[in-house]
Amino acid sequence: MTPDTPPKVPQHRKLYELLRKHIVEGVYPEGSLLPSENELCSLHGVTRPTVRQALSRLANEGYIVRHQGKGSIVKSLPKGIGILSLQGTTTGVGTSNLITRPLKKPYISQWPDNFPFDLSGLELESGCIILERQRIVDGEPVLYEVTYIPNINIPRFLQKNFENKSLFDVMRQSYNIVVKGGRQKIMAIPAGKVINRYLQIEQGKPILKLDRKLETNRPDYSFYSIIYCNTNNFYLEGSF
Amino acid sequence: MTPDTPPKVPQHRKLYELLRKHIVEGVYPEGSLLPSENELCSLHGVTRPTVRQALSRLANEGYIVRHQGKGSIVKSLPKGIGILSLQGTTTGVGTSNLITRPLKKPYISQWPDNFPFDLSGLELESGCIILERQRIVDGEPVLYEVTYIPNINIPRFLQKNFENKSLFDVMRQSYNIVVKGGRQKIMAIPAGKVINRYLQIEQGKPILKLDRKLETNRPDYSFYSIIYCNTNNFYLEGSF
DNA sequence: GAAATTAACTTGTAATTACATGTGTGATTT
DNA sequence: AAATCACACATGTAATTACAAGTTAATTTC
Repeated sequence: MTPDTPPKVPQHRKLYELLRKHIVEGVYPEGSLLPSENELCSLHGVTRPTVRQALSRLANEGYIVRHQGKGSIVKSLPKGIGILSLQGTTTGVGTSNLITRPLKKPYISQWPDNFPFDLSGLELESGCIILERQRIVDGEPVLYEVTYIPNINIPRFLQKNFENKSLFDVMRQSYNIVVKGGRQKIMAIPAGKVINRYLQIEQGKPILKLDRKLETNRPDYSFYSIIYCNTNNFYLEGSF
Repeated sequence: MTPDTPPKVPQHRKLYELLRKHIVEGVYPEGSLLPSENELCSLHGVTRPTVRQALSRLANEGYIVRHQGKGSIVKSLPKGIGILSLQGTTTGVGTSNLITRPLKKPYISQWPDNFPFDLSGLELESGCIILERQRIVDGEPVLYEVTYIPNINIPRFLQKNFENKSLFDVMRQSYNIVVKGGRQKIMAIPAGKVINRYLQIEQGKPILKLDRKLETNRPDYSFYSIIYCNTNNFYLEGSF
Protein backbone atom coordinates (compact mmCIF):
# COMPACT_ATOMS: atom_id res chain seq x y z
CA MET A 1 0.00 0.00 0.00
CA THR A 2 0.86 3.66 0.14
CA PRO A 3 2.13 3.84 -3.40
CA ASP A 4 4.23 6.98 -3.06
CA THR A 5 2.44 9.30 -0.64
CA PRO A 6 1.70 7.33 2.53
CA PRO A 7 0.02 9.86 4.83
CA LYS A 8 0.08 13.30 3.23
CA VAL A 9 3.34 14.78 2.16
CA PRO A 10 2.89 18.09 0.35
CA GLN A 11 4.16 18.22 -3.17
CA HIS A 12 6.48 21.13 -2.53
CA ARG A 13 8.13 19.16 0.23
CA LYS A 14 8.54 16.07 -1.93
CA LEU A 15 10.11 18.19 -4.63
CA TYR A 16 12.38 19.84 -2.07
CA GLU A 17 13.49 16.47 -0.72
CA LEU A 18 14.14 15.16 -4.20
CA LEU A 19 16.14 18.16 -5.37
CA ARG A 20 18.08 18.28 -2.12
CA LYS A 21 18.93 14.60 -2.47
CA HIS A 22 20.04 15.14 -6.03
CA ILE A 23 22.21 18.07 -5.04
CA VAL A 24 24.01 16.32 -2.20
CA GLU A 25 24.44 13.22 -4.34
CA GLY A 26 25.97 15.20 -7.15
CA VAL A 27 23.27 14.75 -9.79
CA TYR A 28 23.41 18.53 -10.04
CA PRO A 29 27.07 19.33 -9.38
CA GLU A 30 28.19 22.46 -7.58
CA GLY A 31 28.08 25.48 -9.86
CA SER A 32 25.61 23.96 -12.31
CA LEU A 33 22.16 25.24 -13.04
CA LEU A 34 19.04 23.56 -11.77
CA PRO A 35 16.25 23.08 -14.32
CA SER A 36 14.24 26.27 -14.67
CA GLU A 37 11.07 26.73 -12.69
CA ASN A 38 8.88 26.08 -15.70
CA GLU A 39 10.86 22.96 -16.58
CA LEU A 40 10.44 21.67 -13.02
CA CYS A 41 6.73 22.39 -13.31
CA SER A 42 6.23 20.19 -16.33
CA LEU A 43 8.72 17.58 -15.13
CA HIS A 44 6.87 17.01 -11.86
CA GLY A 45 3.37 18.02 -12.86
CA VAL A 46 3.02 20.91 -10.44
CA THR A 47 2.61 24.65 -10.83
CA ARG A 48 5.09 27.44 -10.37
CA PRO A 49 4.13 28.49 -6.83
CA THR A 50 4.72 24.91 -5.70
CA VAL A 51 8.08 24.77 -7.43
CA ARG A 52 9.04 28.15 -6.04
CA GLN A 53 8.19 27.00 -2.51
CA ALA A 54 10.59 24.10 -2.87
CA LEU A 55 13.29 26.29 -4.38
CA SER A 56 12.82 28.91 -1.68
CA ARG A 57 13.60 26.39 1.00
CA LEU A 58 16.64 25.13 -0.87
CA ALA A 59 17.86 28.70 -1.22
CA ASN A 60 17.18 29.40 2.44
CA GLU A 61 19.20 26.42 3.53
CA GLY A 62 22.06 27.41 1.28
CA TYR A 63 21.88 24.62 -1.26
CA ILE A 64 21.24 26.94 -4.18
CA VAL A 65 21.57 30.60 -5.06
CA ARG A 66 18.87 32.06 -7.24
CA HIS A 67 19.58 34.69 -9.85
CA GLN A 68 16.88 36.59 -11.61
CA GLY A 69 17.21 36.10 -15.33
CA LYS A 70 19.75 33.31 -14.98
CA GLY A 71 18.46 30.48 -12.87
CA SER A 72 19.19 28.56 -9.70
CA ILE A 73 22.86 27.77 -9.18
CA VAL A 74 23.84 24.82 -7.00
CA LYS A 75 25.94 25.74 -3.98
CA SER A 76 25.99 22.49 -1.99
CA LEU A 77 27.43 23.46 1.37
CA PRO A 78 26.73 21.01 4.17
CA LYS A 79 26.02 23.52 6.98
CA GLY A 80 27.15 21.79 10.18
CA ILE A 81 24.55 21.96 12.91
CA GLY A 82 26.44 24.15 15.31
CA ILE A 83 28.28 21.41 17.13
CA LEU A 84 31.80 22.41 17.81
CA SER A 85 34.54 20.48 16.21
CA LEU A 86 38.20 20.64 16.96
CA GLN A 87 40.87 21.92 14.63
CA GLY A 88 44.56 22.46 14.89
CA THR A 89 45.96 25.92 14.53
CA THR A 90 48.89 24.81 12.44
CA THR A 91 48.09 21.76 10.41
CA GLY A 92 44.71 20.36 9.65
CA VAL A 93 43.91 17.65 12.14
CA GLY A 94 41.75 14.95 10.67
CA THR A 95 39.24 13.34 12.94
CA SER A 96 41.35 10.22 12.74
CA ASN A 97 43.86 11.80 15.10
CA LEU A 98 41.09 12.64 17.56
CA ILE A 99 40.12 9.95 20.02
CA THR A 100 37.39 10.18 22.61
CA ARG A 101 38.08 8.32 25.83
CA PRO A 102 35.56 7.77 28.63
CA LEU A 103 37.20 8.54 31.96
CA LYS A 104 34.84 6.36 33.97
CA LYS A 105 31.69 4.40 33.36
CA PRO A 106 28.53 6.52 33.14
CA TYR A 107 26.81 6.76 36.51
CA ILE A 108 23.59 8.06 38.01
CA SER A 109 23.94 11.04 40.30
CA GLN A 110 22.24 14.10 41.63
CA TRP A 111 22.72 17.35 39.77
CA PRO A 112 25.79 19.24 40.96
CA ASP A 113 25.53 22.45 42.94
CA ASN A 114 25.97 25.70 41.02
CA PHE A 115 24.80 24.10 37.84
CA PRO A 116 25.10 26.76 35.13
CA PHE A 117 21.57 26.26 33.77
CA ASP A 118 18.16 26.39 35.34
CA LEU A 119 16.59 22.96 35.73
CA SER A 120 12.93 22.08 35.77
CA GLY A 121 11.39 20.41 38.79
CA LEU A 122 11.12 17.12 36.92
CA GLU A 123 14.76 17.25 35.93
CA LEU A 124 15.86 18.05 39.48
CA GLU A 125 13.97 15.21 41.16
CA SER A 126 14.92 12.67 38.51
CA GLY A 127 18.64 13.15 38.82
CA CYS A 128 21.00 12.69 35.93
CA ILE A 129 23.44 10.37 34.27
CA ILE A 130 26.95 11.73 34.14
CA LEU A 131 29.46 10.94 31.44
CA GLU A 132 33.00 12.12 31.83
CA ARG A 133 35.03 12.04 28.68
CA GLN A 134 38.37 13.21 27.47
CA ARG A 135 39.39 14.00 23.93
CA ILE A 136 42.93 13.50 22.87
CA VAL A 137 44.58 14.84 19.75
CA ASP A 138 48.00 13.49 18.84
CA GLY A 139 48.47 12.17 22.34
CA GLU A 140 47.72 15.52 23.91
CA PRO A 141 44.59 15.79 26.07
CA VAL A 142 42.78 18.78 24.62
CA LEU A 143 39.26 18.52 25.91
CA TYR A 144 37.63 17.43 29.13
CA GLU A 145 33.88 17.12 28.88
CA VAL A 146 31.26 16.32 31.48
CA THR A 147 27.84 15.53 30.02
CA TYR A 148 24.66 15.49 32.09
CA ILE A 149 21.67 13.56 30.79
CA PRO A 150 18.37 13.85 32.68
CA ASN A 151 17.37 10.42 33.93
CA ILE A 152 13.90 10.63 32.46
CA ASN A 153 12.45 7.85 30.32
CA ILE A 154 15.69 6.46 28.93
CA PRO A 155 15.42 2.77 29.86
CA ARG A 156 18.54 0.62 29.92
CA PHE A 157 20.74 3.59 29.20
CA LEU A 158 23.57 2.44 31.44
CA GLN A 159 23.66 -0.88 29.60
CA LYS A 160 24.40 0.80 26.30
CA ASN A 161 27.81 0.51 24.77
CA PHE A 162 29.53 3.78 24.05
CA GLU A 163 32.86 2.39 22.93
CA ASN A 164 32.77 3.26 19.29
CA LYS A 165 29.55 5.19 19.00
CA SER A 166 29.00 8.82 19.75
CA LEU A 167 26.53 9.66 22.47
CA PHE A 168 24.33 11.32 19.89
CA ASP A 169 24.20 8.21 17.75
CA VAL A 170 23.08 6.16 20.74
CA MET A 171 20.38 8.66 21.66
CA ARG A 172 19.11 8.77 18.11
CA GLN A 173 19.19 5.06 17.45
CA SER A 174 17.88 3.86 20.81
CA TYR A 175 15.42 6.58 21.80
CA ASN A 176 14.85 8.58 18.61
CA ILE A 177 16.17 11.68 20.35
CA VAL A 178 18.03 14.16 18.21
CA VAL A 179 19.52 17.52 19.07
CA LYS A 180 17.62 20.35 17.45
CA GLY A 181 19.55 23.32 18.80
CA GLY A 182 20.82 24.76 21.98
CA ARG A 183 22.49 27.52 23.96
CA GLN A 184 25.99 27.86 25.16
CA LYS A 185 27.92 30.13 27.44
CA ILE A 186 31.56 30.62 26.67
CA MET A 187 34.27 32.03 28.85
CA ALA A 188 38.01 32.02 29.31
CA ILE A 189 39.21 31.03 32.74
CA PRO A 190 42.56 30.27 34.32
CA ALA A 191 43.38 26.60 34.68
CA GLY A 192 42.68 25.33 38.19
CA LYS A 193 43.63 22.18 40.05
CA VAL A 194 40.73 20.06 38.85
CA ILE A 195 41.27 20.84 35.22
CA ASN A 196 44.99 20.39 35.03
CA ARG A 197 44.50 16.85 36.26
CA TYR A 198 42.82 16.07 32.95
CA LEU A 199 44.38 18.62 30.64
CA GLN A 200 48.10 18.71 31.13
CA ILE A 201 48.41 22.44 31.48
CA GLU A 202 50.12 24.82 33.84
CA GLN A 203 47.94 26.40 36.51
CA GLY A 204 46.75 29.89 35.66
CA LYS A 205 47.11 29.41 31.90
CA PRO A 206 44.02 30.31 29.87
CA ILE A 207 41.43 27.58 29.46
CA LEU A 208 38.25 27.69 27.46
CA LYS A 209 35.08 26.75 29.31
CA LEU A 210 31.78 26.07 27.65
CA ASP A 211 28.49 25.50 29.39
CA ARG A 212 26.15 23.98 26.87
CA LYS A 213 22.48 23.13 26.84
CA LEU A 214 21.47 20.93 23.93
CA GLU A 215 17.77 20.96 23.22
CA THR A 216 16.25 17.88 21.61
CA ASN A 217 13.18 16.98 19.62
CA ARG A 218 11.64 15.62 22.84
CA PRO A 219 9.77 18.48 24.51
CA ASP A 220 11.46 19.88 27.61
CA TYR A 221 14.27 17.39 27.31
CA SER A 222 17.83 18.67 27.03
CA PHE A 223 21.34 17.43 27.50
CA TYR A 224 23.85 19.56 29.30
CA SER A 225 27.57 19.53 29.08
CA ILE A 226 30.42 21.44 30.60
CA ILE A 227 33.54 21.48 28.51
CA TYR A 228 37.05 22.53 29.38
CA CYS A 229 39.37 22.97 26.45
CA ASN A 230 43.08 23.61 26.18
CA THR A 231 43.35 25.94 23.20
CA ASN A 232 47.09 26.25 23.33
CA ASN A 233 47.71 24.32 20.15
CA PHE A 234 44.14 23.80 18.95
CA TYR A 235 41.01 25.84 18.82
CA LEU A 236 37.36 25.05 18.86
CA GLU A 237 35.54 25.53 15.61
CA GLY A 238 31.85 25.74 15.01
CA SER A 239 29.44 26.63 12.27
CA PHE A 240 26.05 28.17 12.72
CA MET B 1 7.83 62.20 -5.51
CA THR B 2 8.11 58.62 -4.42
CA PRO B 3 4.99 58.61 -2.32
CA ASP B 4 5.78 55.50 -0.31
CA THR B 5 7.90 53.26 -2.54
CA PRO B 6 11.02 55.22 -3.44
CA PRO B 7 12.91 52.87 -5.75
CA LYS B 8 11.08 49.56 -5.77
CA VAL B 9 10.72 47.77 -2.50
CA PRO B 10 8.39 44.79 -2.78
CA GLN B 11 5.37 44.87 -0.54
CA HIS B 12 6.19 41.57 1.16
CA ARG B 13 9.55 42.99 2.11
CA LYS B 14 8.04 46.17 3.53
CA LEU B 15 5.61 44.13 5.57
CA TYR B 16 8.43 41.90 6.77
CA GLU B 17 10.49 44.92 7.85
CA LEU B 18 7.53 46.43 9.66
CA LEU B 19 6.55 43.27 11.52
CA ARG B 20 10.15 42.52 12.39
CA LYS B 21 10.57 46.04 13.76
CA HIS B 22 7.41 45.70 15.81
CA ILE B 23 8.54 42.37 17.20
CA VAL B 24 11.98 43.52 18.31
CA GLU B 25 10.51 46.72 19.71
CA GLY B 26 7.99 44.82 21.76
CA VAL B 27 4.80 45.95 20.02
CA TYR B 28 4.06 42.25 19.80
CA PRO B 29 5.56 40.82 22.98
CA GLU B 30 7.12 37.39 23.18
CA GLY B 31 4.52 34.66 23.33
CA SER B 32 1.74 36.79 21.88
CA LEU B 33 -0.09 36.15 18.66
CA LEU B 34 0.50 38.16 15.54
CA PRO B 35 -2.61 39.37 13.70
CA SER B 36 -3.97 36.60 11.53
CA GLU B 37 -3.03 36.44 7.88
CA ASN B 38 -6.40 37.75 6.78
CA GLU B 39 -6.22 40.60 9.28
CA LEU B 40 -2.78 41.54 7.99
CA CYS B 41 -4.18 41.44 4.46
CA SER B 42 -6.86 44.01 5.13
CA LEU B 43 -4.64 46.04 7.45
CA HIS B 44 -1.97 46.53 4.81
CA GLY B 45 -4.02 46.22 1.66
CA VAL B 46 -2.26 43.17 0.25
CA THR B 47 -3.29 39.62 -0.45
CA ARG B 48 -2.56 36.44 1.43
CA PRO B 49 0.35 35.18 -0.67
CA THR B 50 2.12 38.48 -0.02
CA VAL B 51 1.44 38.29 3.70
CA ARG B 52 2.54 34.67 3.78
CA GLN B 53 5.80 35.55 2.07
CA ALA B 54 6.58 38.08 4.80
CA LEU B 55 5.57 35.66 7.56
CA SER B 56 7.63 32.88 5.99
CA ARG B 57 10.74 34.98 6.23
CA LEU B 58 10.00 35.93 9.83
CA ALA B 59 9.49 32.26 10.67
CA ASN B 60 12.67 31.31 8.86
CA GLU B 61 14.68 33.80 10.84
CA GLY B 62 13.20 32.60 14.09
CA TYR B 63 11.11 35.61 15.01
CA ILE B 64 7.83 33.74 14.96
CA VAL B 65 6.57 30.18 15.09
CA ARG B 66 3.56 29.40 12.99
CA HIS B 67 0.92 26.94 14.11
CA GLN B 68 -1.78 25.67 11.86
CA GLY B 69 -5.12 26.50 13.33
CA LYS B 70 -3.73 28.80 15.99
CA GLY B 71 -1.69 31.57 14.47
CA SER B 72 1.79 33.04 14.45
CA ILE B 73 3.39 33.15 17.88
CA VAL B 74 6.12 35.68 18.53
CA LYS B 75 9.37 34.10 19.56
CA SER B 76 11.47 37.23 19.63
CA LEU B 77 14.79 35.61 20.37
CA PRO B 78 17.11 37.43 18.00
CA LYS B 79 18.59 34.01 17.28
CA GLY B 80 21.86 35.51 18.47
CA ILE B 81 23.72 35.19 15.27
CA GLY B 82 25.93 32.47 16.67
CA ILE B 83 27.17 34.36 19.64
CA LEU B 84 27.11 38.02 20.05
CA SER B 85 24.85 38.45 22.99
CA LEU B 86 26.47 39.20 26.28
CA GLN B 87 25.26 38.14 29.69
CA GLY B 88 26.42 38.69 33.20
CA THR B 89 27.37 35.75 35.34
CA THR B 90 25.60 37.05 38.39
CA THR B 91 22.68 39.26 37.55
CA GLY B 92 20.85 39.49 34.31
CA VAL B 93 22.20 42.38 32.31
CA GLY B 94 19.63 43.97 30.07
CA THR B 95 20.79 45.24 26.74
CA SER B 96 20.14 48.73 28.06
CA ASN B 97 23.32 48.47 30.10
CA LEU B 98 25.26 47.45 27.02
CA ILE B 99 26.57 50.21 24.81
CA THR B 100 28.49 49.80 21.60
CA ARG B 101 31.06 52.46 20.96
CA PRO B 102 32.98 52.89 17.71
CA LEU B 103 36.64 53.45 18.49
CA LYS B 104 37.35 55.26 15.25
CA LYS B 105 35.53 56.04 12.06
CA PRO B 106 35.28 53.11 9.63
CA TYR B 107 38.13 53.21 7.13
CA ILE B 108 39.25 51.45 3.98
CA SER B 109 42.36 49.36 4.31
CA GLN B 110 44.18 46.36 3.00
CA TRP B 111 43.58 43.03 4.66
CA PRO B 112 45.90 42.43 7.61
CA ASP B 113 48.65 39.85 7.52
CA ASN B 114 47.99 36.52 9.17
CA PHE B 115 44.29 36.88 8.61
CA PRO B 116 42.65 33.84 10.22
CA PHE B 117 40.51 32.97 7.19
CA ASP B 118 41.27 32.28 3.57
CA LEU B 119 40.25 35.10 1.28
CA SER B 120 39.25 34.90 -2.37
CA GLY B 121 41.22 36.75 -5.02
CA LEU B 122 38.42 39.26 -5.44
CA GLU B 123 38.30 39.94 -1.72
CA LEU B 124 42.06 40.36 -1.53
CA GLU B 125 42.36 42.86 -4.37
CA SER B 126 39.32 44.85 -3.27
CA GLY B 127 40.55 45.53 0.22
CA CYS B 128 38.22 45.92 3.16
CA ILE B 129 36.48 48.37 5.40
CA ILE B 130 37.51 48.08 9.00
CA LEU B 131 35.27 48.87 11.95
CA GLU B 132 36.76 48.90 15.39
CA ARG B 133 34.22 48.80 18.14
CA GLN B 134 34.13 48.40 21.86
CA ARG B 135 31.28 47.13 23.94
CA ILE B 136 30.86 48.38 27.44
CA VAL B 137 28.66 46.89 30.14
CA ASP B 138 28.12 48.90 33.29
CA GLY B 139 31.09 51.08 32.48
CA GLU B 140 33.40 48.13 32.08
CA PRO B 141 34.86 47.49 28.60
CA VAL B 142 34.03 43.87 27.97
CA LEU B 143 34.45 43.38 24.27
CA TYR B 144 36.81 44.67 21.61
CA GLU B 145 35.72 43.80 18.12
CA VAL B 146 37.36 44.42 14.75
CA THR B 147 35.05 43.81 11.81
CA TYR B 148 36.28 43.43 8.24
CA ILE B 149 33.86 44.06 5.40
CA PRO B 150 35.00 43.31 1.84
CA ASN B 151 34.90 46.52 -0.18
CA ILE B 152 32.84 44.98 -2.97
CA ASN B 153 29.70 46.62 -4.30
CA ILE B 154 28.64 48.47 -1.17
CA PRO B 155 28.27 52.03 -2.51
CA ARG B 156 28.34 54.96 -0.09
CA PHE B 157 29.05 52.65 2.82
CA LEU B 158 31.38 55.05 4.58
CA GLN B 159 28.68 57.72 4.46
CA LYS B 160 26.29 55.57 6.46
CA ASN B 161 25.51 56.47 10.01
CA PHE B 162 26.24 53.76 12.54
CA GLU B 163 25.52 55.76 15.65
CA ASN B 164 22.35 54.08 16.77
CA LYS B 165 22.03 51.30 14.25
CA SER B 166 23.71 47.97 14.32
CA LEU B 167 25.96 47.09 11.45
CA PHE B 168 23.62 44.29 10.51
CA ASP B 169 20.65 46.63 10.32
CA VAL B 170 22.55 48.91 7.96
CA MET B 171 23.60 46.03 5.73
CA ARG B 172 20.07 44.68 5.63
CA GLN B 173 18.29 47.95 5.02
CA SER B 174 20.75 49.50 2.59
CA TYR B 175 21.99 46.53 0.63
CA ASN B 176 19.53 43.75 1.49
CA ILE B 177 22.42 41.70 2.83
CA VAL B 178 21.60 39.39 5.72
CA VAL B 179 23.80 36.94 7.54
CA LYS B 180 22.78 33.37 6.81
CA GLY B 181 25.34 31.53 8.87
CA GLY B 182 29.02 31.31 9.44
CA ARG B 183 32.01 29.69 11.04
CA GLN B 184 33.95 30.65 14.09
CA LYS B 185 37.13 29.66 15.80
CA ILE B 186 37.24 30.05 19.53
CA MET B 187 40.25 30.06 21.81
CA ALA B 188 41.41 31.27 25.19
CA ILE B 189 44.57 33.35 25.13
CA PRO B 190 46.49 35.37 27.68
CA ALA B 191 45.89 39.12 27.53
CA GLY B 192 48.63 40.92 25.63
CA LYS B 193 49.60 44.55 25.31
CA VAL B 194 47.27 45.42 22.43
CA ILE B 195 44.22 43.98 24.10
CA ASN B 196 44.65 45.41 27.55
CA ARG B 197 44.64 48.87 25.97
CA TYR B 198 41.00 48.35 25.14
CA LEU B 199 39.92 45.87 27.79
CA GLN B 200 41.16 46.98 31.15
CA ILE B 201 42.66 43.67 32.15
CA GLU B 202 45.91 42.52 33.65
CA GLN B 203 48.44 41.06 31.25
CA GLY B 204 48.44 37.28 31.16
CA LYS B 205 44.88 36.96 32.40
CA PRO B 206 42.63 34.76 30.27
CA ILE B 207 40.92 36.44 27.34
CA LEU B 208 38.44 34.94 24.93
CA LYS B 209 39.28 35.32 21.26
CA LEU B 210 36.86 34.59 18.43
CA ASP B 211 37.66 34.59 14.76
CA ARG B 212 34.38 34.70 12.92
CA LYS B 213 33.33 34.44 9.32
CA LEU B 214 29.74 35.50 8.71
CA GLU B 215 28.31 34.27 5.45
CA THR B 216 25.54 36.30 3.84
CA ASN B 217 22.77 35.78 1.33
CA ARG B 218 24.98 37.45 -1.28
CA PRO B 219 27.03 34.73 -2.97
CA ASP B 220 30.67 34.59 -1.95
CA TYR B 221 30.26 37.62 0.29
CA SER B 222 31.15 37.34 3.95
CA PHE B 223 31.94 39.59 6.85
CA TYR B 224 34.80 38.75 9.14
CA SER B 225 35.37 39.79 12.68
CA ILE B 226 37.94 39.20 15.34
CA ILE B 227 36.64 39.57 18.86
CA TYR B 228 38.47 39.84 22.14
CA CYS B 229 36.35 39.42 25.21
CA ASN B 230 37.00 39.84 28.89
CA THR B 231 34.97 37.06 30.48
CA ASN B 232 35.93 37.89 34.01
CA ASN B 233 32.51 39.12 35.03
CA PHE B 234 30.54 38.32 31.89
CA TYR B 235 30.40 35.51 29.42
CA LEU B 236 29.46 35.18 25.81
CA GLU B 237 26.23 33.45 25.08
CA GLY B 238 25.01 32.01 21.85
CA SER B 239 22.23 29.89 20.51
CA PHE B 240 22.43 27.51 17.59
C1' DG C 1 -24.20 19.29 34.36
C1' DA C 2 -21.12 16.87 31.23
C1' DA C 3 -19.97 15.11 26.91
C1' DA C 4 -20.34 15.39 22.02
C1' DT C 5 -21.05 18.13 18.05
C1' DT C 6 -20.90 21.99 15.30
C1' DA C 7 -19.31 26.38 13.69
C1' DA C 8 -16.07 29.79 13.21
C1' DC C 9 -11.86 30.74 13.25
C1' DT C 10 -6.68 29.77 12.07
C1' DT C 11 -2.72 28.34 8.83
C1' DG C 12 -1.42 24.91 4.92
C1' DT C 13 -1.63 23.53 0.16
C1' DA C 14 -2.28 24.34 -4.64
C1' DA C 15 -3.64 25.95 -9.20
C1' DT C 16 -4.12 30.08 -12.22
C1' DT C 17 -3.16 34.41 -14.25
C1' DA C 18 -0.66 38.61 -15.21
C1' DC C 19 2.98 41.54 -15.51
C1' DA C 20 7.77 43.24 -14.07
C1' DT C 21 12.58 42.75 -14.43
C1' DG C 22 17.16 40.83 -15.18
C1' DT C 23 20.09 37.91 -18.54
C1' DG C 24 21.64 36.14 -22.65
C1' DT C 25 21.41 35.18 -27.53
C1' DG C 26 20.89 35.84 -32.18
C1' DA C 27 19.53 38.71 -36.03
C1' DT C 28 19.89 43.11 -37.82
C1' DT C 29 22.19 47.16 -38.80
C1' DT C 30 26.17 49.98 -39.30
C1' DA D 1 33.40 42.41 -38.44
C1' DA D 2 31.56 44.84 -34.64
C1' DA D 3 28.07 47.15 -32.29
C1' DT D 4 23.12 47.47 -31.50
C1' DC D 5 18.66 45.96 -30.87
C1' DA D 6 14.89 42.85 -30.30
C1' DC D 7 13.36 38.66 -28.63
C1' DA D 8 13.23 34.53 -25.76
C1' DC D 9 13.65 32.93 -21.35
C1' DA D 10 14.92 33.19 -16.54
C1' DT D 11 13.22 34.57 -11.85
C1' DG D 12 10.49 38.27 -9.06
C1' DT D 13 6.14 40.20 -7.65
C1' DA D 14 1.29 40.04 -6.88
C1' DA D 15 -3.66 39.20 -7.03
C1' DT D 16 -7.30 35.55 -7.02
C1' DT D 17 -9.65 31.39 -5.96
C1' DA D 18 -10.47 27.01 -3.77
C1' DC D 19 -10.18 23.60 -0.59
C1' DA D 20 -7.71 20.96 3.36
C1' DA D 21 -6.67 20.59 8.06
C1' DG D 22 -5.78 21.96 12.87
C1' DT D 23 -7.71 24.77 16.94
C1' DT D 24 -10.95 26.76 19.81
C1' DA D 25 -15.19 27.96 21.74
C1' DA D 26 -20.01 28.02 21.63
C1' DT D 27 -23.87 25.18 21.02
C1' DT D 28 -26.47 21.23 21.20
C1' DT D 29 -27.60 16.87 23.00
C1' DC D 30 -27.83 13.28 26.36
